[in-house]
Amino acid sequence: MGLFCTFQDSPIFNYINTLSPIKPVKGTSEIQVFPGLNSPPLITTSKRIHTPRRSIDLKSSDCPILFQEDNNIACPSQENSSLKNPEDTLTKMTASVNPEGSMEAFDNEDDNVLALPNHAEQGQEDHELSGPKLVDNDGKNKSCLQSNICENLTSVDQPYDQPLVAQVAQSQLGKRRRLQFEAAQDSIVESVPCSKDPSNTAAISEVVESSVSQTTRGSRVNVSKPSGIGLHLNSIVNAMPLRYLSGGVKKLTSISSLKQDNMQLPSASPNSNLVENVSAKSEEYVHQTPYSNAESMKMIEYQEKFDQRSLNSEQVERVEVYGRPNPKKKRKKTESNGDGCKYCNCKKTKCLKLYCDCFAAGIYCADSCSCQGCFNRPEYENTVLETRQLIESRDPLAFAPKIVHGSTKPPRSQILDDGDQVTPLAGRHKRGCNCKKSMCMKKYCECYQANVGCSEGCRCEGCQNTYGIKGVPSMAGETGMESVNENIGDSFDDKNLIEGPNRVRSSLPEFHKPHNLSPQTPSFQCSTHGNDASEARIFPGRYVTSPESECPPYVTTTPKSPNDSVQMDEESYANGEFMDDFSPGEWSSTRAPYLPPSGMRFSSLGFHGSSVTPVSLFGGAKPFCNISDDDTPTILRDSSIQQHNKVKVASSSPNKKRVSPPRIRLHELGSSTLKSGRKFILKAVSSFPPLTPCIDSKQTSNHPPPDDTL
DNA sequence: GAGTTTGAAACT
DNA sequence: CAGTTTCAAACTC
Repeated sequence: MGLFCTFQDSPIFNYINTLSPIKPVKGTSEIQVFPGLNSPPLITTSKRIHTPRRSIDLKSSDCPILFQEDNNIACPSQENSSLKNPEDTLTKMTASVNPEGSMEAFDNEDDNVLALPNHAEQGQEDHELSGPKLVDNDGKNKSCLQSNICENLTSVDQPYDQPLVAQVAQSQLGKRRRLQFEAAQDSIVESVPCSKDPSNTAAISEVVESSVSQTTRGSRVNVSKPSGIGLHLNSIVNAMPLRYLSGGVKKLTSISSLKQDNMQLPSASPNSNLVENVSAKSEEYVHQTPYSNAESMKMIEYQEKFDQRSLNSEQVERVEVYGRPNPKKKRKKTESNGDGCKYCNCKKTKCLKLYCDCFAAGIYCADSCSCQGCFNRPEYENTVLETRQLIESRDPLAFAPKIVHGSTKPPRSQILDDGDQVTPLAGRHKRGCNCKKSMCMKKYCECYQANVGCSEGCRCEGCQNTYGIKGVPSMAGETGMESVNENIGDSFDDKNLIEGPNRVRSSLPEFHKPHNLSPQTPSFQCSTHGNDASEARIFPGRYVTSPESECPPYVTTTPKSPNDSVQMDEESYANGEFMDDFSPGEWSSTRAPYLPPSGMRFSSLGFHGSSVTPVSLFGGAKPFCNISDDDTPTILRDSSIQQHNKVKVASSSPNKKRVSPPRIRLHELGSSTLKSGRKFILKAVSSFPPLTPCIDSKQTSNHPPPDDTL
């Protein structure tokens, strides 16, 4: 770790980065997974720190920290106040300490004074130094933590400025994001009392109950928050869990945001009542949030609605200013951006339904998402998992990639109307589209969007899919799964799949973006999985095929009953017959984080050699992938058997096409390298999209409980 | 940026 | 399973 830290953060390393065509492997720290129920709690005992630049005073409830445009931190009360208990804080820190006390370690033993930067301001964060998110729940990202620490150490003398090294790194790497924010977030998670900490919870509950009761009476409630400024109303409209607001916790928002909206600090706002009210409301989430079950979430929702009614539109509007960026203003194209990530803009679903691309892709929403009331965040891990369970209980393949691998033969390119030459991806939509008006020629059509032709399974009308019309041999030379099946067996052996669709030009925008291309040094990136994926990005798109799709993000679920049909489907899925949700080249960095570092393999996925696997977590009554003590997924060991059995079963897709497992022996994948030299560790283990953030998970919780916990 | 269209997802 | 509603992305102006 120390070596990593030293090397990774050293100026030399950064300099090398500028010289090397090899993209630095993204750290795992930025990845946030949905740990299995059995996985180590997101809340870890490891102490997190964050840089001074983004210092967040968890102790001082009187110190709302506001981020200014120059990345400095304004802490009105910090100037003349000290930490409540600096010694205590310092003793718990694992690394550098800002001499001025502006940097602190998070302490889950401490009170719930939490402060969060407004993570929603993507624009702001672009020029923030940020780095690997310290997410891991098993310590796999400690290297990132160390990196962070090292970074911090370099900036001791400039607590409010970006560390020199970091600045260099930023300029060179460009995309390091929110190291501090993420650290803070994680720390918050750590700090937030939860059901796992009955004492804390009880204490908080007491406050909460009091607050709520007062609130419901319509009276103002002072929920032990600082009277000062900086209390952000992020949670007001979105009813963010108050754990981030209570007790002086302030969700930070950018000054720029305030300026932009000509807003005053809440404390100065005539709506202080609102602030308090909201705070009180939010407080009730302190002990419920991510750890609450669907029922409690309903209750929260109820309360939220109740409170919401007390806010007039003006207030709400005002509140929104303080909260997450106005989606109308900040809405980003859902299509992947330069980061290869999608952004969702969910407003009503809390990002807990398949409507949400992020959720559907199995990733946490990113800060850059413009969603409202998002629950698809690490803080709500349990909620997310429960939701997934519910959805998967209805459709075990709900989270399976929508595009099924097709031919391994390079499809024929085609010249589009605009003169662009595109090559359709080999495969078909799992369920097929149902287009009526778009003639499958617009991105409304999932097939078209996925760059695949329509298949017999589609129920589209007037199909004119550029990549293949239903019932007509596609450009890829095949239409249905029958033809696909003929090639599936070759999938793993086919270099095309291994090397990725880069071999052919895809019309998908992501494919044209260098960052989405397969890394030049896939083996390097793959081999570093779990070690340095701090900047990992997940391409949440559900349609993009990926050569690395054989490396499923996490273990798939299984049907509640040993339904052969589904089982087989999942097997196929796990075997890589499905295209995954990630863009080519992304997995090495984005998947890697899901591949626990050696020695901790599966830990991040909640395997831990336990009988309880993420599979069961996700609703599967019958674990699809049992992890034995040797950390070898059952699927890997049984794969050969499966290969031989090659049972033909109907897919759950409307196509009812039969899917045969690939010939390749999965254990070969799971243990070593393939032709390409890549490590394919665990590639066949999980079938479902990783529950990781596209970029960084959203920072603070700012959201009401999911409407319908599905 | 606002409004409309579209089709998947969710619901009944 | 079909019809309807809801939703968010895609699209248009």
